[in-house]
Amino acid sequence: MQTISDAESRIMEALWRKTPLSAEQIFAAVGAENGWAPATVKTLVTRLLKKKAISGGKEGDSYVYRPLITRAAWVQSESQGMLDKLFKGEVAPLVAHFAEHRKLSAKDLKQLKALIARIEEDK
Amino acid sequence: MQTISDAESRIMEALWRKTPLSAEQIFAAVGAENGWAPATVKTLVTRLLKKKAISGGKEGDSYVYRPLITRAAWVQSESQGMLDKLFKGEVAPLVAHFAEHRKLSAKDLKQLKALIARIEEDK
DNA sequence: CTTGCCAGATTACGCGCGTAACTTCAGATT
DNA sequence: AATCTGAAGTTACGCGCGTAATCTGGCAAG
Repeated sequence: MQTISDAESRIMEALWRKTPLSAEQIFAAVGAENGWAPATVKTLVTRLLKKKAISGGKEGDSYVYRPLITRAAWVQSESQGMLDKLFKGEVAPLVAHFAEHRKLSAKDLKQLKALIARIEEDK
Repeated sequence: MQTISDAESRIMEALWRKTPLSAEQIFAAVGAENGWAPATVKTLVTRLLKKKAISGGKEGDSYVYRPLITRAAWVQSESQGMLDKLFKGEVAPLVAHFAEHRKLSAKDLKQLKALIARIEEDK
C-alpha cells in the first residue's frame, strides 16, 4: 500500500513490465538480476501481497500475480515526496538544480521545450 | 556520510538555515516542530556526528555544531537517486510526469521557460 | 489413497531508524 | 578540591527491511 520498499519495487517493476507473471517468472525476471535466492523473492512477494500492492490467484491453469497499484501512482507518490522535501514542491527549482549540476542533457532540453510548447498550446 | 535519514535531515535543515547552532538552539529549532524529546534530538545529532555529516566543537565560549556537507550535495544525491530509479535518469520525463498530474503550476512554467531561455543563451 | 509440488504462513537474524534514557568524562564554577 | 554542567558515549527497544529457510495445507498426479 503506502510503503513499497526498494527491494519490493524491483518486483513491482517486473510486474509492470509484463503482467501477469507466475512465481517462477518473477524469480526469472528479478532473481538473477539482483542476486536473490528464490526464498528472498518469495518473501518480497508475500510482503507485497500483505501490503495489497499485488494480487495473486489462480487464472486458468496456473497461479499468477498482478500489480494492484499502477506504476504512475507509485511514481507520483515517490516523486512528490522528494519534491516536497527537497524543493518545497516546486518543479522549476528542481530542474534548475539539475541544470546547475550539468545533468540536463541536450535531449532533456529538447524534450522540455517540446513539452512546454505543447502545454502552452492547449492552454 | 552517505545516508542521512529522514529524521536526521531535519537537523541538517536547521543547520543549513543558520550555522553554527548550539545543542540548545538545534533543539529549539526542531524539537517542538517535530515533537521530539531533547534526548531524541541528541541522538540524531550524535548519529550525524558519527556519520561526519556535521562537526561539533567549542568556538569561543560555547559549543556549537556546523554542517560538513552542503545542502546542494545532499539534494544532488537524493534527487539523482530518485531520478535514476523512477525516470532512468532523464529529467524531461520527470517534468512530463508532473505535467500530466497537474502539478506544474503557472509559476513553474514561467520559471522553466526563463530557465531554458537562459541556458540557450550562453550555450 | 498416498505422495509430491506449490502457494502461503511462520520464523529467523542482523541492521538502520525513530524514539529515548542513562552513564561518563572533562572543563568550569564554587 | 569538590561539585556541577554540558557534550559525548552507551544502552534500549520495537519496527521495517534485506536476506533467507522451514513448515503447512491443499490440489494434482501416480
